[in-house]
Amino acid sequence: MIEHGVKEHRVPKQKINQPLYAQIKQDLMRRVVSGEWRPGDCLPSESNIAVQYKASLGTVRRAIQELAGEGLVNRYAGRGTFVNSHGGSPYERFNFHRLSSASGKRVADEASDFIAFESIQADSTIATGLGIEEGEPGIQFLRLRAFAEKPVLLERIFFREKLFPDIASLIRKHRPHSVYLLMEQHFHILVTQVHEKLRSVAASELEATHLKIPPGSPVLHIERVAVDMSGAPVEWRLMTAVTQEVHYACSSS
Amino acid sequence: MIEHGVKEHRVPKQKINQPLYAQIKQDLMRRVVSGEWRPGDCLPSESNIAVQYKASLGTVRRAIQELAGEGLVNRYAGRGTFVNSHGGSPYERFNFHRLSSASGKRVADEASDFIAFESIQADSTIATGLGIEEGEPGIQFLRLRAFAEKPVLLERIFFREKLFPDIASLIRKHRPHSVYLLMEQHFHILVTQVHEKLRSVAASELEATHLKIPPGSPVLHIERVAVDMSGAPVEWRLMTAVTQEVHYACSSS
DNA sequence: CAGTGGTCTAGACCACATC
DNA sequence: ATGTGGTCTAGACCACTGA
Repeated sequence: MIEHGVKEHRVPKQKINQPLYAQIKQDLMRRVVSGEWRPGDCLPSESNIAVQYKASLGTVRRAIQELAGEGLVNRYAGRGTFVNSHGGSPYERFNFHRLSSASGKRVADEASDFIAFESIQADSTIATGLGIEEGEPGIQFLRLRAFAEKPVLLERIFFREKLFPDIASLIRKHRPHSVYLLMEQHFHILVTQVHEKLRSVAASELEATHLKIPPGSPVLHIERVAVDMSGAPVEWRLMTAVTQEVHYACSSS
Repeated sequence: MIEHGVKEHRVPKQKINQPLYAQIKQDLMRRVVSGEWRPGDCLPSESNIAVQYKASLGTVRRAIQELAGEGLVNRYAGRGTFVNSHGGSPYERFNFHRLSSASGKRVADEASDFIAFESIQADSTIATGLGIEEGEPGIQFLRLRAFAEKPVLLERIFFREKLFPDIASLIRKHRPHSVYLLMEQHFHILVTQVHEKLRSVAASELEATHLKIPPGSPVLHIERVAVDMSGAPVEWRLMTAVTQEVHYACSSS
């Protein structure tokens, strides 16, 4: 049993005329962002939260259900409501990797290797993607992922120095399998959304070398901007994939 | 005011142990598919439906809310609940086209042109995608879409003869801008979901010719399986895109 | 004005997980 | 046995629409 103080929570100054469930949802979000509950933590029970906000169970349920629908929390009957995370078991964590083989094996589950680090300044593409000034200092990593013992994915990842000071040494030290888990644990930044733009282009010399393909071969460019729970863009990366054995999958309704 | 007979509706044979709201949702879907309410029509009010199924308002609300969440219907306070349509206003119709320019203009809004028709049999790729027997007879269309007066998208679309008899003459006659609208209006089949697999490949001779690019240029292959509201795959298509001016956009959370 | 969906409440019973 | 979320009910009041 997890203990929760039952302090009163008033919904703070906010857009008025918002329905109560939306205000509660916003405030719960705020409390997650503030670190009151960390990724992986269990939230208080519905009834507890209902008491905190002096609202009915149904109203609180709706607020939490919407958070669950947006992937911010996971709910389990009999156990509780948990803040989503990039750690955790495969079935209860964020998953933004859409590259997989025909048989369904995901590229992200395979071995990865950081192969280069470099201090650079944001070029116009990166600056536009992140909504920052061109020339802002940052660090760029190259990472290579293999599948079926062949290199299939080269990633060029850019972090703002301002948001992630000294991330280079952290990565050197931990060689993290998941960059977003590292952000979560060391910088209290929870990536909840990614926006990707895909193009088919001819492989550059650099890409061709790392991916062991002829220069000029068609490769898939996936330009990603990762966004944290407050909606701020926090990471830019360009992925270059060889789509012989694997493909990018996307469903919409 | 729209008249609705208040016949009793029992939830038909179905997966048992499903919650009541899910069963009602399924049955409402079935009734939409059956043509009882056509795209653009107004559904009976919540209270009317609650009486039909002998369920409470809240339960019926949830069923309808979920249908609305999936885009099958649109709800308006004070007016009613309406069956969605691919022919509705741009803001309230399904949109599965993820190709757009940097400025946000969508390729699907531009001119399209059917350029070839052919009776063929499903090859292994198509058969696998649609879950049918290899060799099943069907019709294949080629369509070309332009953007900024340059050809950017070639589509090869396969219909099963069995599901869409004589669709060739319909397309010849209407030259529809939206194939899914035609399915809806002439076959009572509503596409609610598409699954896409993306690869970067070298353009074939045929693709190069139509897209006015050198053979072997990198192009984006988008293999799509469209699924109707009952979950059955109803269309297979392969889109070939030149991603110079446009890109494929995908967000996930 | 009557009818619609949108919000909110207060209760009930259940299946499930954990101790 | 206790507490969790999941379902379901039966009401209330509101804002909005359209005739």
